[in-house]
Amino acid sequence: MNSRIEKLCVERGLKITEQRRVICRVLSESTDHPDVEEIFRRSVEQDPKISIATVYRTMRLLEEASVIEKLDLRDGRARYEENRDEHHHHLIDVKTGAVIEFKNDELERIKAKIASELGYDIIDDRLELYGIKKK
Amino acid sequence: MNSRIEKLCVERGLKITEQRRVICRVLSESTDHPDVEEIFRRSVEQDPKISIATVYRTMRLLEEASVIEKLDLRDGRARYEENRDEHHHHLIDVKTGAVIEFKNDELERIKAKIASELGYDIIDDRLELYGIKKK
DNA sequence: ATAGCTGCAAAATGTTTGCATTGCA
DNA sequence: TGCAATGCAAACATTTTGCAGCTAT
Repeated sequence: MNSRIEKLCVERGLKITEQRRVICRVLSESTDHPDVEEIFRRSVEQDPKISIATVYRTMRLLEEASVIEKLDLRDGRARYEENRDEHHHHLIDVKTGAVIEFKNDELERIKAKIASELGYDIIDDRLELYGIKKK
Repeated sequence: MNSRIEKLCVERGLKITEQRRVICRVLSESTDHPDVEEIFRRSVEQDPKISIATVYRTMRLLEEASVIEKLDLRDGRARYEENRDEHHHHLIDVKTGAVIEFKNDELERIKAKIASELGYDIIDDRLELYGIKKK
């Protein structure tokens, strides 16, 4: 009954309310990268008394607890995904808006090398590729 | 008298007004990554009758003409820099907010390879590293 | 019991736009 | 001269917040 993300919240000592339970379930069941409006819509389907302010507050809470990640896909609003273990990036099909996830060890290595040469340790990073399908 | 960016505008057939001349000069003289509010502030110093709506409109115009680039440094507002020839990325010092630019040929090669393997041609891409100084 | 969460509505933030006027080419 | 650019203020979209009441622990 408890969603994957709800379990993470419990592990991290976050108080579980009915609203948070629903939002966690919505996020656990999402395989796309929904924005707050969409998360709110999906949550209301399960519990009509949730307000969008609570969704905003919960997203911040979950992000601070590293349970989810905030994305910027250059469409003017924040999008979210579950914070999985393997670090990955996004390729956005600019014609269709489709988002393709990828990861690449060589890329990870070169990023670390670049930062190191500049005298830094990386604590976070984002890469987005915007592309069109090859003919 | 004509700034570097103003010359680019003329080359690309954009109409030059007094306001655009000032904004182009401000951008040409900037070595940081100012947001609209800051560009507006610097412009007003040179010409107190510029409005912020004109700054917003001019930034869009210049971006569409590929004269400048819009950045997202995750602080909630758009930042801008001159669109120089060499593609580069940014390392943000999360302690100080300092922005360090870098470029790396191997990185470019890997990005192209990744996109190609996914069946895409890259038309744009962004990479930001967030780091803290090594001890 | 009570510290903290929620809903609501208002406010804040960043950006865009309608319209009357002004100004480049 | 005429079409496009400007200034102003209002509108917009997204996100945050103050407050009174509610709820999990």
